[in-house]
Amino acid sequence: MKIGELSKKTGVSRDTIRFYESRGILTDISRPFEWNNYKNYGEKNIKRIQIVKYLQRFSFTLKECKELLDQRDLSINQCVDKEVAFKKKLVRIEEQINELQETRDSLIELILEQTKKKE
Amino acid sequence: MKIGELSKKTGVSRDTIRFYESRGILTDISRPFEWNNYKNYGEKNIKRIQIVKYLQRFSFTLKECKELLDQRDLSINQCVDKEVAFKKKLVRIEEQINELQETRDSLIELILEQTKKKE
DNA sequence: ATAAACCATGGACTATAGTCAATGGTCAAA
DNA sequence: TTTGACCATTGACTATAGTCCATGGTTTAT
Repeated sequence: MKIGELSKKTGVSRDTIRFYESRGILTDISRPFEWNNYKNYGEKNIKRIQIVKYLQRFSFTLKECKELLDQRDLSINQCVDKEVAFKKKLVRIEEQINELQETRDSLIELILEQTKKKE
Repeated sequence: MKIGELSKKTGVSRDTIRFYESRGILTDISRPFEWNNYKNYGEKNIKRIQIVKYLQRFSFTLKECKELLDQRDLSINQCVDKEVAFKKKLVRIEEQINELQETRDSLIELILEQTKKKE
């Protein structure tokens, strides 16, 4: 599959695919022809890109996506690793929520003080 | 006041002060000497930097800090402008909290499914 | 035969808030 | 006088996730 086809099948731009490639996200890429340097992207990359898009919805970074894909490739303890990663991400997100809530609360106090001053 | 003194009085590094300067955050800067090109930072900059550090606690960006400082310099409707800015920031933070909470909820569901599969 | 569409590579650019290093000049104290 | 501390400027670098451009080669359709 050439890059254009992979792009169409995943809805991800060529540039992004090349970027993912540079990040080690993709696999099974060859240059099968001697007369040009066009690459061939294996079928598996459709799934890999779909997984990335799925994980990104939960704010996984590309680096983390790569790690999960790498573990998937080894296919040992997949479930355990995935769960650990998900739970770690959950903790991080909850921390972020707490930080933002604290900021929000101080900001609300600030606004209340401001309003009082005006009276 | 030379940059080193301003740095000591605010606890902000020279580099950061120069960075703020490049962002238009500082005011009242001159080069009073003919025999060198040392700059003189006016006293007001201590306060300005303190304001920036204060606003940053509420996740105001430097650009927003500059805008608030600019309004402060004009000293017209200061209170109103400040309140508007604070309320806008509050809305943005609440949006971020909501987004993160939605992500968290989907992630929790994902983990629950994962756990079910293992059983 | 030629234009359009495709492909590869490299590098620059986006935003944020700085930090760090290199270079060259200046000032103060011993 | 010379060393260390200070000053100014410039440019590169950090992280993230791409996007866009230029250049040059290839393929496909008309």
